[in-house]
Amino acid sequence: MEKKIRVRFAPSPTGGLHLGGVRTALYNYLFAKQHKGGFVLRIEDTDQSRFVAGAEEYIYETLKWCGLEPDESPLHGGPFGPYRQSERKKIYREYAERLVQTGHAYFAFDTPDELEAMRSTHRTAVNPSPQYDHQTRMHMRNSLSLAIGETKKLLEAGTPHVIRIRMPDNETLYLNDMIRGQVEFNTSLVDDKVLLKADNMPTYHLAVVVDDFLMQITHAFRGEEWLPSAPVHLLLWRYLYGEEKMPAWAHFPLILKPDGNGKLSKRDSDRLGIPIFAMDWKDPGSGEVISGFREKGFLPEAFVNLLAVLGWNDGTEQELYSLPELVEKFSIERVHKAGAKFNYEKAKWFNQEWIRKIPIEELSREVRKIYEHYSLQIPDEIYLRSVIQLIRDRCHLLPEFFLQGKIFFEAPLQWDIDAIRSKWNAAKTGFFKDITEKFADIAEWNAYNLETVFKELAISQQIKPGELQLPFRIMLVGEKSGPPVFDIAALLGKNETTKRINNLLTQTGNW
RNA sequence: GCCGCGUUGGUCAAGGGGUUAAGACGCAUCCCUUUCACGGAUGAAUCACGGGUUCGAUUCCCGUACGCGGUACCA
Repeated sequence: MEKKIRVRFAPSPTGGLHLGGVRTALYNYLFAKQHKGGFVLRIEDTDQSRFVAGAEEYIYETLKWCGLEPDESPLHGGPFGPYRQSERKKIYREYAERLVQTGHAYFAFDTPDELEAMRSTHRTAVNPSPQYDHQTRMHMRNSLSLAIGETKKLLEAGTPHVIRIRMPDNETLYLNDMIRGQVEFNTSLVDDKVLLKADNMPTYHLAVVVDDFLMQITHAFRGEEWLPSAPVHLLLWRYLYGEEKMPAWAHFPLILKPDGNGKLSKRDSDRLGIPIFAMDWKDPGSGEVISGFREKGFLPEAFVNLLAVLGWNDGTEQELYSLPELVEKFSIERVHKAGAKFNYEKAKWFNQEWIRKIPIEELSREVRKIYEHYSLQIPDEIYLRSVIQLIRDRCHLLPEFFLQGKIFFEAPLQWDIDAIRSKWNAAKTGFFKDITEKFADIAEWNAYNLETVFKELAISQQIKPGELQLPFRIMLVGEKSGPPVFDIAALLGKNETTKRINNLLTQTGNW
């Protein structure tokens, strides 16, 4: 029987989850689902001092909004729990000590000051960041440089210490990456990374390996920023469980800021006024809010879609994919190697497409929420849907349904008089007085009949119909833009249309 | 500095020894519409550079440049 595919997403709850993180979750989810495997959410709270309250729930909500609900998670449990690294603390020390016993790791007693002293004395123009490695470790205070008795004494005295991996000297390691192929590393160039911290918490390096093993993870996918530490993970697998048990790796490209270069970061959100999180994130400490796509008026379908194709495509011209379609068509081999700049204009285009694509019932639910938020009185669902149908093609973002649709629920309170004043005359006043009477006689109130009656009257009064359309629009909407004016009147109904004409007519004397 | 990963229009990108080098976003012009959008049409704009290999490189190889990432008791 084939081994069941299990993919894990392991974010750290240090505040929010930006685009790159959500995309990693998405790709993980897609791969898991297309292989009928499990999608596991594990929380990397290996550094509790950086843990931000509410961040874990936020991550879960984000996944849920995107439709990427995990099969196992800290909130819902699962057969391999606990799924929070801080709750697995006991497990790690044992593995770290096993590594010490087999000679692949060692105790290090250096204080932060001593570490800093080492770095500053070795720092040169040629080597700006000296490492704790095969060249320096024998000059430090650790179980390799100290006499056995001395180490034992320090340990028994409860001296604070960490456990570091002992990187082998000058060995070439080959890592097979599903999207990059074989990547080569020389072990001499990698430092002796801390595996277990003085507070007994593991670092990410130890935690991923141990948890991936214990949770039977078969595929380990993460951002490209992890590639340089991959040799540490590879070695840990070799020493602890055997390389043949190691999951398959893939390192996803970074999502870059829209302008300039570099990794997209929280700062870019403020600086450029664009969302970079799925949902608004309010930092409980600073109170700072980072804006999210949901609150900006994006549909989750659009958000997932735009994220999926930022770094992947299926080789066809298709750009619009639903989540089930992505599960079907996604392939990790076609994920790009190079980072992609995020483009907000294109993101909005995706949303516009999805606003046109989703069923009216779903769209109506979203729009209703917005209208209720602005206390718009919605007479009935049929009317709501008619309004949506009329304006959906012109909306990129959900809040535009309010801007463009509110006049169907509330008469305009002010009018763009400047647009019509200069060309206004008594003949036009006369026309609009007459048109209300003509409208009264229309049996079937629809855009076509309205337009016919309107134009016939205009011609009989020797006014160009075109000159009357703008004033008519101003009466109905208050401004120059919007859907075709007769469609608006048709939807508004006879009474409301007549009322709005009269509203403005009573004002013409004041111009 | 060192190590790793990258590099096709402004952006996302297809392609992968011989192509008029797709498509999308954005931009421009025109059409539709006496509004604004939507839609349609057209257009400007790309293989980082230098060497190889080859009859022929955007495509393969090697350099260089540039960018990014890493170089923490952060993830």
